[in-house]
Amino acid sequence: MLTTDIRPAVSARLPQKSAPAAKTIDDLELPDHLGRNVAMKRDQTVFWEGDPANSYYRVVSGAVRICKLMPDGRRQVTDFFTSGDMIVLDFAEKYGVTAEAVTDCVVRQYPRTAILGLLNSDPRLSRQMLTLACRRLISAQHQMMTLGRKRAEERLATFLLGLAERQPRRGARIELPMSRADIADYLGLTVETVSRELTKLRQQDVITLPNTHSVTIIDVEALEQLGEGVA
Amino acid sequence: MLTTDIRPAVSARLPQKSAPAAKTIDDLELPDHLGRNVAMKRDQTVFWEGDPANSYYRVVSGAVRICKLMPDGRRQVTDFFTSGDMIVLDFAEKYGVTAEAVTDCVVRQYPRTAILGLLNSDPRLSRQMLTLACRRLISAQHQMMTLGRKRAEERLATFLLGLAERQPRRGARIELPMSRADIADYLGLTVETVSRELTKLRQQDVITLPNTHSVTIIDVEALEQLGEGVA
DNA sequence: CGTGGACTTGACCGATCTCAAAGAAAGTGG
DNA sequence: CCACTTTCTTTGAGATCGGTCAAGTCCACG
Repeated sequence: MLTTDIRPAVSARLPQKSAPAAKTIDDLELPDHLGRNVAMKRDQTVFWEGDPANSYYRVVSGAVRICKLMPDGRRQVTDFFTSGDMIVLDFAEKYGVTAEAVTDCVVRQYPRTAILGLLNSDPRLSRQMLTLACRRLISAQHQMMTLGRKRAEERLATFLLGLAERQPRRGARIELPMSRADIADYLGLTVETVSRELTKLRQQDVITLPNTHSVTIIDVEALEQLGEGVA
Repeated sequence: MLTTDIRPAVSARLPQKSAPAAKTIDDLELPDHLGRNVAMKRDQTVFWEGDPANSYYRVVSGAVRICKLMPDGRRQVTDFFTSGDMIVLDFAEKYGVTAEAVTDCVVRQYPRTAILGLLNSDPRLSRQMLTLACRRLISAQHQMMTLGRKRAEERLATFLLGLAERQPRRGARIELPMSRADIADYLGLTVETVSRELTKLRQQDVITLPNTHSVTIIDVEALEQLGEGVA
């Protein structure tokens, strides 16, 4: 990690081998008065692909999904953001992706002009955001591997491990704020396949499904072997 | 585009609708004396995933592929870089991906310490690299859509259009420096499928294949409709 | 409670993969 | 420079994983 890296304590606690970049920039100097909180209802759109990029957002509570759409309705979810995560994706004039509320949530909205001003006045901010953007790039490469080369079962294993790594404690119940359709569109599968593979993992005693929106991991090793393709 | 954006003339020349971020940072202030040229033979590794990230690279001539590997040998090529492209992917201590020469090529190598020093001393550099990294992020989202939701034929169409956009002139012959295996690993397909789909596009008079490593696009509209999923 | 959307499960289908082999291109050594 | 070898590419036939279509089932919410 670089000297200007953020939240080193948290990062150090994460498993080393596939360290999933923390997405927050909590320590970033974004003066509080620049932003304002906006409450979003479930499925409400934060911004649309193609709209002028007038604001930048950080998730305060709840979860937000980033997605792209094809004319015929096919959807690819490219990322999920939760509390603390800054939605740093683009500094072009227009949003390149769409952001939607997965659950009722609150986002903090910063005017583009304020962020750009800050970037010019505070060199550290550019540097920190560069680090953040590069982490996202690495995590995007992971996701490309998942989408391009892993089988359905492996994609689910990878997905669940990714969620587990963001959790405070191992073995804890993982909450899935998103629907099966969201998971399917994130993993390049259908809802039916997601459902079937979760059932299969449950039957193999790798996970339990206390309810539709919770998972507990019983056999981390099994999941890791699946996720890494160690057949 | 931002005011500090680079090569506006070139960017403006590109088609607007799916403007593929230029990857070069030719105007970036990377003092020439900091780097040294290194010649690479075909398939030689520029750097390995997991190695200490001691250097950063820009492609001087030839082509470089970025890839990730799974323990059982499955490979995902996440990007191709050609002359002028800076390999900005990561500012972590270790490389998160592997870079290999697609063809015999020359890369310019910059010591990590020099780049980091420059980032601290020149705020503009961080800002420009942030813009660059964000462009790469957007292009990564495109690729995730391709890998997660497009059918084989559509992936090929998207790939060929992407190459065409980097070419100087429409209608010109496109050179494919990479093998069918590279293309397959980039698109999440097998070599056989790549070969079959290229043949199909040729039979439909959408493209011609003057030789194995060249393509000419005859019917751009057909290719665009395929690539965008306008069935 | 009752209702509608979300989730699961089953049967079948088809796009892509696997395996196999022939043909073309590129590298190698005499 | 040519003959040989090796690798890459194309094409074919059959297998398979995940998708599609179609019911059921389960909750969440009114």
